Formats: sequence, structure tokens, C-alpha cells
Amino acid sequence: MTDSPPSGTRRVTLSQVAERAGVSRSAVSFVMNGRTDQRLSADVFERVRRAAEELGYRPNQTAKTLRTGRSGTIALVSDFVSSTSYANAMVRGAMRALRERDILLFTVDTEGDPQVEERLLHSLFGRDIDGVIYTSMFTRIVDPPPLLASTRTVLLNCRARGGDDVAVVPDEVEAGREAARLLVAAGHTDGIWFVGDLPPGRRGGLLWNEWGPLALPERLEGIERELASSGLSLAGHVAVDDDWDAPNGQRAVERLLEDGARPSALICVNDAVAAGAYRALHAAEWRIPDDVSVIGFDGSPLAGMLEPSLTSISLPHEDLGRRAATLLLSDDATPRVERVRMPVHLGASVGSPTR
Amino acid sequence: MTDSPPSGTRRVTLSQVAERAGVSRSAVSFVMNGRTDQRLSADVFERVRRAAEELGYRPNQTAKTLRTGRSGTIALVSDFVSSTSYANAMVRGAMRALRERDILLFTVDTEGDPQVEERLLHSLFGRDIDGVIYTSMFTRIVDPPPLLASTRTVLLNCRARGGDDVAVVPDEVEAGREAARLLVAAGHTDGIWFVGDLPPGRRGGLLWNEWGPLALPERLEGIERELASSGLSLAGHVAVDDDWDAPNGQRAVERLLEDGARPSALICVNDAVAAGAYRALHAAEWRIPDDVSVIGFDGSPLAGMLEPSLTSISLPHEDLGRRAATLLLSDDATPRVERVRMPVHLGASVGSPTR
DNA sequence: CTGAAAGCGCTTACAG
DNA sequence: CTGAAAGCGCTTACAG
Repeated sequence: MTDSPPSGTRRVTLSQVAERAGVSRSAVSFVMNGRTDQRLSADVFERVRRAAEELGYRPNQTAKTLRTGRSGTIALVSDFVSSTSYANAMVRGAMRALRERDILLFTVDTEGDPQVEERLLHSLFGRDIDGVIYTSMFTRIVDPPPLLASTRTVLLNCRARGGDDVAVVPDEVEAGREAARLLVAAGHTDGIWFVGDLPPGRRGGLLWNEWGPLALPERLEGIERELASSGLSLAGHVAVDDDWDAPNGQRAVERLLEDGARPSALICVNDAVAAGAYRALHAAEWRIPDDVSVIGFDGSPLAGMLEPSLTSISLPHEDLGRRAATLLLSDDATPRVERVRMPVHLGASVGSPTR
Repeated sequence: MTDSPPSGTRRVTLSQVAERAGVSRSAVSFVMNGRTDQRLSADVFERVRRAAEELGYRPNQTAKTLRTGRSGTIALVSDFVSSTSYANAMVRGAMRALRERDILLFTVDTEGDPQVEERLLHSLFGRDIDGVIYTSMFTRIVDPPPLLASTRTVLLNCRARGGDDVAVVPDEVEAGREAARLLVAAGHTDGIWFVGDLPPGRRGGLLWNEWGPLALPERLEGIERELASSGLSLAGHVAVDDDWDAPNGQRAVERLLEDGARPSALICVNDAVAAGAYRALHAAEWRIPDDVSVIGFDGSPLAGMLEPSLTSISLPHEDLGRRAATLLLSDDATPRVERVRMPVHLGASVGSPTR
């Protein structure tokens, strides 16, 4: 009698367990799958369990898959999510949700190429994946590839144009409200500017702009609605030239100040633009938050590195990923859009207006 | 005759292709796998090809796997690599290398838990993966789990204590030399300090320190060797209190300046520490690079955001990942450590010494 | 050159 | 309560 699996040899099969336990293969299968509906004797159960343990039996998932059509794997299909830092915490969230269930994750990035996407999907389907998390780096509207119709799918950080899917997105409108609420609570009234509009007439050009990111319109909508509910409105908007990065944010705020505006607070479309705003304000010798308050969005690492640290409404990437995986594994496929709260990452960049 | 696959029905099988083409299943298999060694007639070849296309035939990879033992999938197994931003570009590199070969990637993070690791490995083996890229967020020495002995494995961003594996790591020693070389070329001689030693006696505590990251000793070795080759040596070392982040870097450099040191250049163990150094220098009214040059390591996004932009020796994460995947798929399993060049990310933080 | 058959390792009606 | 048998969709000796 060997108590450890034979070394340097093939993997143990169910047949071997059956033989050792002195039962049929069916019995072993039932025990391994915990099928108590077969009314196996406690003795058989125990013998099988012990034989499996002694032999170090590990079920061959490939064989199970061929037989049952279920593989215990899902795929996270995205443009850039798993190969790029920005929204990568969604992968963490999904992985954590799956970990408890012995489900493995295929990770594929198409880098935005529809042909690659189609090829990868076929490749995945050929491996009998049980479902797809279809996701995007930036929150946006997508046209899910028709191929996806044949699998259980959850959209993550994106919504289908049609809308009859299960989708999980950050609650950007509420995030906008939150930003406005913080400023109103601090006493700001008529000097609140928004920084980060796209230049009038701008369409396409920026990769992410062609994709129509939802962050801008939804954040703005929340801000305006919340201000309106207090009888307030934005003092104005400043557009960026190109992109939502620090140099563009800096130029935008430089222009604003040169135009003679006296903002009491800047709500920047994201943290990078806010970082640029910091530079422009610093150069013009405006103190944050004494002379002007600043709020960003995204909750990026950058927010904590600025001085003073930036108050930012965070993209809850990990929560989004976890929620999407959980929904995919649930049996509820009712089409809907779930909005996940964007938590405030409190910094030291918001104060009371002094003017 | 239907020219498109029947909709809303089961997937097309090889048998159906055989039937439609009027040949045996063997013949179809041979054609689909491009086995010209069977000397099939050109006519059969063409008939099969057409039948497969008309039916939209996609081979069932699960069935192939069960039969052949090869699944066309590999796994990237790490502590935090795929679920965390830092070294995530390694996933991109690996994915890009695999993309051309129709090999899919399982991505699993153990978050440093050996039990989770073992469970995940069994789960992967049960799916007949063809190989494993075993990787770590920080470059370090690992003890690869014994289970890995049963699969083709490449170590990525880590080396085995034993050493009889294929490993791909960044060339940290050469990176250290490069940093020193830049300063020597700019004319620095006796005022070059290293910032980022661990405090004397420090062992453990920091998660990554328990793991014994190789960046510190190897970068330092390269720096010292390169300086020595020019007859120079470091003016001294400053240790951080805790961690390699900006606050620690700032405190370290504050101490250095308070002690009356007059550095002409600071080589910081990484970019975050360099960012802290910037703050300390700024506060003390030292100008970069006029009064002091600064060099970092990692090539993080941070380097480009500092003012002036930081010259940094970059971790080539994408290259590392690509190389590891390529090695895994090659048939050369000769144990060795491949060192990948760390390119200089040139900023504006290095100048000639003025004192 | 082609086709019938075995078999990869499971699950699951079905007969006893 | 148990066991023999079919079958998931392929690949691959093997006989012709």
C-alpha cells in the first residue's frame, strides 16, 4: 500500500480510485461531486474519499468539460484592462470573487482591434468558457460583439448601446454630485469652475474621445444638478486643448487666470488635470486650499502625491470587477445597469472660500 | 445548401464537416491540422477546407486537449502581478507574445499565500495547461513550488534559489552601472551619494523586504563597480527609515542636508524616493540639476511628472514578459538566467556639477 | 491514398 | 443501492 501518489508517472484517474476503493466509477464520480441524491452508503462515501486522498486524485477538468460543457473558466475580455495599469484593479476584484469558487480566469486584451477580438473570442469559445466579462479601460458605451450572444456576459465599466445586457459601471453622476456637495458644504457659492471640457467642435482625435467616454458628461451632469438643487450654478467652464493630462490642465487654468477669473474652487475632470491646475495655481501664487479649492476625479495614486493632497472622487475599480464577476456567476441575468458608488478620497485641497 | 452555420443550434463538429465533404473524420482532422505528411489529395484538401468554412467549423479545443494532453493555454502565476499596477506591463508583454500563436493566458495572483498558490496550481494542472510563467512583482529570489516540476516553467522577474531553471530578470547590475556612467560622463566625481539603503539591522517588516528584493543590492553593486572603474567611489549612503516611498526619501535627504553634506548628485534607489528627494531639495532651495543632479530607478510614470523630469533607469516590464513567454514556448529549456537591459529614461535632472 | 476503431477521463441515464 | 455502457469531440496508430 502506497500512501503517496506514485511519482514520476501519469496522473491518477477516477478509474484507479474506483479500483482502490472497490466500487464502480459511477460511485466515485458521485462522491467526488458530492451528489448525495444517489443515496450512497456512508461506508462507500468514506472508502472513496480515502482512496482519492491516498492516491492524490485530482479530477481532470478537461474531461469533465468535454462531458458537461462547463469548464469552470471565464474570460475577461477588454481593450487594455489587463495589460495596462489604469483600470487594472478591476482584474483584482474579479479574481478575488472567483478565487472562492475554483473558477479560473482567462485574460485577453484586444488593444481595440475588432479582428483580434473576434479571433480571441472564437479561441475562448473553443475552450468552452462559461462566461465573459466584457470590459473597457474607460467607462463608455460599447457595441458588444455579436459573438457574445452565445455566452453568459456581463459588461464591466461599459454599457451596451442597445441596453439589454447586465452592466456594471461607476456611478459618475452621483460622483459629480458628491464633488459639488463637498464644495457647497465648505461654503462655496458663485466661484466654482469646471476644468476639462473638450474644446468646442472636438470630435475624435483622441483615442478615448472617439470612444466617447462617459466620465465627462456624467460628472458634469451630477455637478450641475447638485448645484442647481442648492440654487447655484457653475461660474463657468474651461476646456482643455487636447487631452486630460497635467500639461493640458495647467494650460487651461493658466488661461482662466489670465482671463481675470477669480475662482473660489476648481472641479477638474480628473486627477491629472487637477495636477496641472496645481502647477498653474502655484505659479500664479494662489494657495490651495486657502485661496482656491481643488477637486479631482479618479482617486489615482497621483492624488495622494500632490501637495496638498488632492480630494478626489475615486473610480472603484476593484469593486466594479468584483461585482461583475459575482453577477456573472449568479443565475440572475435580468438586463440592468448597476451603478457602483464612487467613494470620496479625502485630501487637503478643499477649504472654505475666503473671498 | 446552407452557406452560413445553422443558427441557434449546437456547434459544428468534425463529423459534420467529414459528412459534408464526403470524406472520413481522419481526413478532416489531417486537413485541419495541416498534416501534409498524410499525402491527402489536393481535391480532398480543398473539399474539406470548403466544407469547414461553409459550416463555420471551429475545432473543439477541449476535445483536442483531452486527446493530446496539450491545451494551448499557459498560466501566469504570481503574487500580485496581474492584479496590481506596478509590474503589470509584464502581462502585456506575455500576452503580445502569445497572441500570434493562438495560446490563451490564465492569470492568477496568489497574493503571497502559499496555500492559495497550491490550490490554484492544482486547478491549473487539472486543465492541462502547457506551461507556467512564474513571476513576482518585485525582482527577487524565490523557491518555486515543487508542484511546478511537472510543467514547463519560466521564472519571470525572479530567480530560483537552486538555480536550475530558466529565468528572465532585469539587468539591475548593469542599470546601476548606467546610472553611475551618466553622472561620471556629466563630470561628477566626489559628491555622489546613494539614497535608499535599508536602515542597519533592518530585516523583515516590510512585506517586500522579507522577500529580499534584488533591486537594492544589485543596483548598488553596479554603481560601485562603475565608479571604481573610473577610480571613484560613492561619497556616502543615506538610509530610509522604512520604505522606498516619497516621504521616506524626503526625510532621508533632509537628514543628509542637515548633516551638512554637499552632494553633487543623488542616486536614489527608485523614483518614489527620488520624488521625496526633490521635495527635500526644493525646500532647502537646491536647484535640480543646477545645484544637484538626481537619478532614479524604475522608469515609473512619476518620473515624467516631476519637475524637472527625472532621469530614471527603467524596469523593462513589457520586454521581460514578452521574453519569458517566448522562452516558455521555445523548446530550449536549458537552465539559465537571462538579463534584460534596463533602458535609460532620460529626463532633465542630470547636469554638470557646478561646485 | 482512405476509413473503421480505440481511447483520452470523465458524467449520467438506465437496467438491474 | 450498484455497475455496465454510451458518449462528449477529437487524434492517431492500424489495417486495408
